[in-house]
Amino acid sequence: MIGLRHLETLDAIREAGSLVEAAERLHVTQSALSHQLRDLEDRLGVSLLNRRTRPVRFTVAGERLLALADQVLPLMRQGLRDIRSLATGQSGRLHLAIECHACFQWLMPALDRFREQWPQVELDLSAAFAFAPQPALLRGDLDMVISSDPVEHDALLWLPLFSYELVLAVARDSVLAARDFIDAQSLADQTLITYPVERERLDIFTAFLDHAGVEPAQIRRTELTPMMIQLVAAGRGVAALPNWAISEYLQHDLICSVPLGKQGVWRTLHAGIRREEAEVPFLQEFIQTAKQESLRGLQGIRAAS
Amino acid sequence: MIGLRHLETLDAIREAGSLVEAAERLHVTQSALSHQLRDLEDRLGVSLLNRRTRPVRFTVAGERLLALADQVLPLMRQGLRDIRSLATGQSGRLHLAIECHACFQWLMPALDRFREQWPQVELDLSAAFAFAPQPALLRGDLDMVISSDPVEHDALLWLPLFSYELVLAVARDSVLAARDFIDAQSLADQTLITYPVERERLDIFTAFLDHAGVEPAQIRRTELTPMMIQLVAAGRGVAALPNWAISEYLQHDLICSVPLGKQGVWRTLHAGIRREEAEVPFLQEFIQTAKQESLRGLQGIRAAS
DNA sequence: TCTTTAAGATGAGATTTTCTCATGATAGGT
DNA sequence: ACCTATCATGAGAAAATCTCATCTTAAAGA
Repeated sequence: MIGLRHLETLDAIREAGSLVEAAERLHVTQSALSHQLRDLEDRLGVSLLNRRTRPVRFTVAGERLLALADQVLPLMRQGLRDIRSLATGQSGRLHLAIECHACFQWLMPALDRFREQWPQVELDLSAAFAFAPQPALLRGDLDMVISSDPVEHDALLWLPLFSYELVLAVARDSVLAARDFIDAQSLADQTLITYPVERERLDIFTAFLDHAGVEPAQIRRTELTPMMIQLVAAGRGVAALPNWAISEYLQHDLICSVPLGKQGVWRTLHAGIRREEAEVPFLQEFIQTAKQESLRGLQGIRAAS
Repeated sequence: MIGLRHLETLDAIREAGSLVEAAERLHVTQSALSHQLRDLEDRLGVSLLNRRTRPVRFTVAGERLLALADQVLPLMRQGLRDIRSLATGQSGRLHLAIECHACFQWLMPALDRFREQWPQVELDLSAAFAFAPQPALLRGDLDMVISSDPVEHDALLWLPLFSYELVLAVARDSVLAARDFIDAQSLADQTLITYPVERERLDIFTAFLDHAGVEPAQIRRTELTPMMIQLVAAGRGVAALPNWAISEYLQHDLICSVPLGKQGVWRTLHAGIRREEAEVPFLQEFIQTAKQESLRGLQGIRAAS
């Protein structure tokens, strides 16, 4: 019935004072404006402006439409600017989920640095312990998933961040502390301290114990890595943790770490995003930042070992 | 680039939850919406919504456009309503100009009644003593002119309101008071009291004295009809006024009135409007109201005579 | 797991809208 | 009274938008 084109035309006519001049500004012919205006007037059933004066004079109805233009056009322009900003990846949303508890340790500094560099990006972090992150990523609830168990999918892209070794944290005075590596059997009489998530999500089971059909003597759960360390240090149990997650404690000689099995258990953390967003600048940037941050952690480990 | 159609489509999709349902509501095919959406996404360079979920999920960019729709669409709808109201003549503007001083007398009650009946119409009154009202009417500054000197014009419509007699108001004890009528010569030794406007706008000259080539001995000017009456009653001069303008004073025997010339000087008041607005309801209504109001004045005269 | 079903995507062609070109009409300035 | 600049108009071209028919795919049911 009445479109933005009409509002823009009326606005231009007001600024220009005549159809001819307005047509030039809008890069169309005077004829186009004349037709357009006449069609609009016919459909609305009102005269919008008196073309016989110089500059042209708007009727009451014309003034009303100009007021409408003054309200609507700036809103549209701002909306379009925002969309462009989103499209070019200058602003946007990064809803992030992590599947591993320990990741907070290297993630937090990375997030801080990212926030500084991309203040326009709405950042949100959730722990994906209680739900499956892949479907959420696919449907757009999430924009990135940090996981060591990437599930391949056509619409997803999994980018490796870094590899790490899952090691067993043991008390310094434990009999296990002296071993070059630990076999599964050795855990049969130990208390294992884990994060409180399903067993299927714990690498110590899926990548080590289940293979050998071994079950620890007891399982204790806690959410907090520092508390885990305290329990281990006190000889109340052992915990399987990423090497970078405990490097700090190793340096302070609070605990010892021993590889799991002769080859050790190695895992790789991946960042998963939707393939369609592969080119979004701030996503690429974030992954770079995350890699750098994890590198610092690894350097710490080298220094410690 | 981005039109109202798109905003309406997105809004409908949000309400409906799917393209198919939204297409039904908008009375187009699902295909149309699919094409429309894809074109928009291509042009903007962003995905707007994820069609694979039920209901569909909007991306950040999509949400931004929906927010825009929520701002813009209500404004457009209200604007359209206002225009319709203007188009059907339920609201509008009546900028009125009168060319005769005395007209205020019958116009004021008419305006009061009109204001009650058409509160939506913006009413404005100006006295057209210092400018030419016809051009202002043509160019849209005015919407109606009350004049006893209608100038015919293709784009204008002059509707007669009522006829009146221009009479000479004289003191009761004046020698002129006894006359059946007054000839031009009789004014040669009189003081004539007029409104302070150009001589060409005074009927007493153009329609009576100029004919006979007579000039009054003296001319006095005043803006206010009651003051004119007081001066006349005090024998300080005579004044040419419409019969209805002085009926009240005649009834109270403050002054006398005498016809100008044997046939009297008769004039007809007209309401002039733009021909294109001939059908505007509140203009027709106003003219009706004005006629009725003037009729009351004439009844007063009959009662007085 | 295999159907079934409903939704969305796509290409071609029809329809509608909007524009340009060429020309006519008109008002204001000289 | 004649220019000159402005707006109007009709016909046809160009562009945008829609429909129809058909395909692909995801999710629900057997």
